[in-house]
Amino acid sequence: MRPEDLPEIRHLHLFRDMAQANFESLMASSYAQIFPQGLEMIRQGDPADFLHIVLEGSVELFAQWSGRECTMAVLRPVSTFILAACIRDAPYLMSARTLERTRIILVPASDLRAMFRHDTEFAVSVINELAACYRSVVRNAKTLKLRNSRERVASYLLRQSLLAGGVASYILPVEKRLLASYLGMTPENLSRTLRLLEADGIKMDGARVIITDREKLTVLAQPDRLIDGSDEIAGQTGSGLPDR
Amino acid sequence: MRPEDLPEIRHLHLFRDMAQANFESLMASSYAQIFPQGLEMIRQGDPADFLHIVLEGSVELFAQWSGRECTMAVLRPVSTFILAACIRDAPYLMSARTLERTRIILVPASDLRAMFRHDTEFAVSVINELAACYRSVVRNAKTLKLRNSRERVASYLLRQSLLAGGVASYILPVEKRLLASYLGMTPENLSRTLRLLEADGIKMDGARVIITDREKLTVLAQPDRLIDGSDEIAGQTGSGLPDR
DNA sequence: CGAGCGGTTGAGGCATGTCAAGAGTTGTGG
DNA sequence: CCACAACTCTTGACATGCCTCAACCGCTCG
Repeated sequence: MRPEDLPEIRHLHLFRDMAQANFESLMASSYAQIFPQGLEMIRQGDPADFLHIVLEGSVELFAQWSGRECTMAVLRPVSTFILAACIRDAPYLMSARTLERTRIILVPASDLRAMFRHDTEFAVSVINELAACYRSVVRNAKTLKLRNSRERVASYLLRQSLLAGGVASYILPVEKRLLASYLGMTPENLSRTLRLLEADGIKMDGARVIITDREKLTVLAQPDRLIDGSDEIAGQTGSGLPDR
Repeated sequence: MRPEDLPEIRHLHLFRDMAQANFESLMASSYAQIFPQGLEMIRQGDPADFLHIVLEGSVELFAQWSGRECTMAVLRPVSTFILAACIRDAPYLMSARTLERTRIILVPASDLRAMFRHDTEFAVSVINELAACYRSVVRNAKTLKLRNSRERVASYLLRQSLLAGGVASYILPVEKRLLASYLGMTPENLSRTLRLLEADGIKMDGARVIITDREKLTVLAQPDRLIDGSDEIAGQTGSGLPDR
């Protein structure tokens, strides 16, 4: 691990409040690893041995069943993932692959579990992190069950604009095929939906999104803080597709 | 609160390992309440003031958006709910209503938050509980995205049979209209699907499920421990529709 | 006994997935 | 530097899954 990585990791809510000595001890048993693009670094069902921290690059979390596959999240620096599996010492529920060349810090799960018994501030941080993750997935489940695909796309596009500071135009942070899978639809259907949304205040130009009528889009998307909100803290990931 | 309630609560994983004095202190500031059937005790968006514990009866967690509504979970004794909102001191993401006359213990969220800073064993319990809840919702999201409605129904029916000890016949633990919403479909569609499943090893008789050909049903449902499993511990809820 | 509700069934329609083909882009190796 | 392969994205045609609306049955409960 590079010395310059430590401040970045330390800055994460998860590690921000623990004692310095404990942080150093945890990092001492961790190590960095660089994965090439497209590598499946975690396979669902495998035992969870390490907490992962993305320092550079990006990672897709996805799930498989019966030959089908869907994207569950995309993670960007600096963020952690599969915390829950490490804590429960249970098999991963999702697989992970790199979307580009990616640098990861691996923190041994056993050290992690020992540490929150030892450092109360760290335990509190873990609690807060898990609670935020839980709420994030609940929001995700709500959007899947309560909105149809057109509404999901509209909310997503609007939300991204707001995350970028309310800009009228921005580049999609992920490939459309991945976005489609994240939103629970096929690439073909996303493509068609994006075209149809031109009647609702959206114009696409390749990967660029142009909001031509924010009011109209808002009427369709009906953004709701209980679905599209982000519990503040989680804003530390600049990812396009949250919920770890 | 009745004195005989305490052992039941104490038996929950969440409260099992904390110091006796701390448990008593937490319970001292809590109180019991009885709600009639059909009462909306929690409205999504309201601030989370109390951790809820179901002692008798049953509770539906549901979500609303834009005039639509869906069931997220049904809870039965003895189990807790909306822990995450309490911890984050954030608004509820889901509403809750009683399905029958129900007795609830209310634990002040502020006391809860103070307690896990004070009692490490309790903090560890909270961590484990949250991690289990997180994984439960992830499983739920997976089944929604990876399986079609017929497969979701088949998995559900098979899973309930296994939870009941592999019995060939059992009574549905919830109304069909509720089950439909939980599984992300309309009541009409569930009704039709149940009929069609007679070709796949299921026979319905009112609310009774009869598995006529377990092998055939299993082929269709393709049960998967990474979706249909339950992280062991969570088995403490006898509910038909888990994930808090 | 009648109202209300859950459940079922049918008809019809919309939303979404599937299959296929082609344009554009990217990356690679000769 | 070019040619080719592989891949994403788009579009069209078609199939089907699922929802909506409506009617009806049976049960429960006032």
